[in-house]
Amino acid sequence: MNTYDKNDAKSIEDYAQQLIGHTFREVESWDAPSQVQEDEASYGNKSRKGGLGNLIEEKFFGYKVNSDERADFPEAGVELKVSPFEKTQKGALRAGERLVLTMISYEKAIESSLYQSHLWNKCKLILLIYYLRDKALPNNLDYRIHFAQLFTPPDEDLKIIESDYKTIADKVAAGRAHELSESDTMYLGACTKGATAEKSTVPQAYYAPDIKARKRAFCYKNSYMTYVLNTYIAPGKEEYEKIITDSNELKEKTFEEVILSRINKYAGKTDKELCRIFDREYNNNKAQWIDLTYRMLGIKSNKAEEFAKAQIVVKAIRLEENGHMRENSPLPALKFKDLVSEAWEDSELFTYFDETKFLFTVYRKVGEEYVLKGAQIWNMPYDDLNTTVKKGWENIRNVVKEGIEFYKTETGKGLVIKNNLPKKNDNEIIHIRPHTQQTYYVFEDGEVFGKGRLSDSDELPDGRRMTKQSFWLNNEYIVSQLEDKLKK
DNA sequence: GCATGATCATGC
DNA sequence: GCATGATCATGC
Repeated sequence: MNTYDKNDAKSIEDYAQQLIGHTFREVESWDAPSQVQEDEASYGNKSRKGGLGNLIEEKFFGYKVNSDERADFPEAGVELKVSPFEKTQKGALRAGERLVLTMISYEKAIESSLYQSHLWNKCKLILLIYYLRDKALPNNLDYRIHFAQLFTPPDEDLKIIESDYKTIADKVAAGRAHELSESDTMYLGACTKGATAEKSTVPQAYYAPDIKARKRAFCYKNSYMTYVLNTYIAPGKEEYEKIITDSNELKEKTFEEVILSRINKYAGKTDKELCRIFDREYNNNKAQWIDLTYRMLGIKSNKAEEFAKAQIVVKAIRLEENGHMRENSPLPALKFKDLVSEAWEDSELFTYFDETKFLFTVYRKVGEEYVLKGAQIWNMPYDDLNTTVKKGWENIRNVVKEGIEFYKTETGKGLVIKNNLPKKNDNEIIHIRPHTQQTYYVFEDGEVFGKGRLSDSDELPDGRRMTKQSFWLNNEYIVSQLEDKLKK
């Protein structure tokens, strides 16, 4: 085995590439290149987070793990990260986790700019070691390393990361760390640290000693790392379009300001006029209002690179003439068995709102057409998520856990299956509703009900099946979150 | 008028 | 074939 020059990033990368194709178990059996020889039998322990990273540091690079504010290879300025990826059903890669960079300290003043911060040491040059997480394997040590590559965010991303840093630092410095959420920012996030909220909530000693906040760390978001994987590490055929093609645009305005100004420029036009401007068929169905949003942003497809990296979801909000929003807004599908097995902070629903930003484009009906009012970038306030949504989620989960009761009801259109799940009015923010093509149930006695097929249904914890459901955002809640000027 | 269960339409 | 945005039909 070759060795490496700790002063030279390229040499460290070359050395690391010997890992490619090997499992952690194999690496563990190699001779460490230096003094670290003590046996760490727990590297592969699934409950020990970071075990695999420690193995690489100690058994492969031969240095002792530390929690230094400097980079792991200080002379070369390289930070080592060992992280999992997964393959989606379509074969694209997805980061298994956000990339945690360094803790946010509440004990001392926070550096006001990224380039002067200790974070910069940890995020400017990273040696990414990516392994495939195959949950079918019994032991983490059997996971295999696929990539080992240096990574530095490109300039255009650094502009956004710089602005993300400022957003987080400003909130901390204002004594508002307790209101932080990963979805406050685009690529660089402030993620929670620690096993549970109870154990990991501490006073904001420096800026607001009387107010406790979750421990948090700077991270590159999962969505950002997924993009990095598919673009720099293992380029695939995923095709995204950049909204911002000239990064000089970010010198004077933030990303959000650019987005909003591009859309607001068209405020006052109707959906019909916009369809004409962008040469789109005006047909009032399909995803017309979302398509128009992307056209106003200046891209031809509905795949915006920046939105993928920052996990921004476009939602078209249409208000009726009286200001009411007629329909509720669906969220991604729900899996009952996950719902009952996950803790709140690991749940699909929490994670979705904690990490997702929304771009609302708001229209209001006038006569037969909808007039564009403008746009708003929104993420769910921390309190709403952790009180109201959490409560709604728990109530739904409890019914699913205990076994949903179904009632066949005869209606004018034939039999309909009613249930005892919480209803829309039981929670101010979310509710649960069917969301698929057709109805499909399988009851306890094996009876099948509905015009759909198996794939229209989802298995309940007790083995029965129910028509696929989604969480939905209550229309009134969305309206309540809109800026006044967009509602008038 | 609106909640609820059901379903349509399209693009990937 | 499925996920997701959009919408419908009934009954209270």
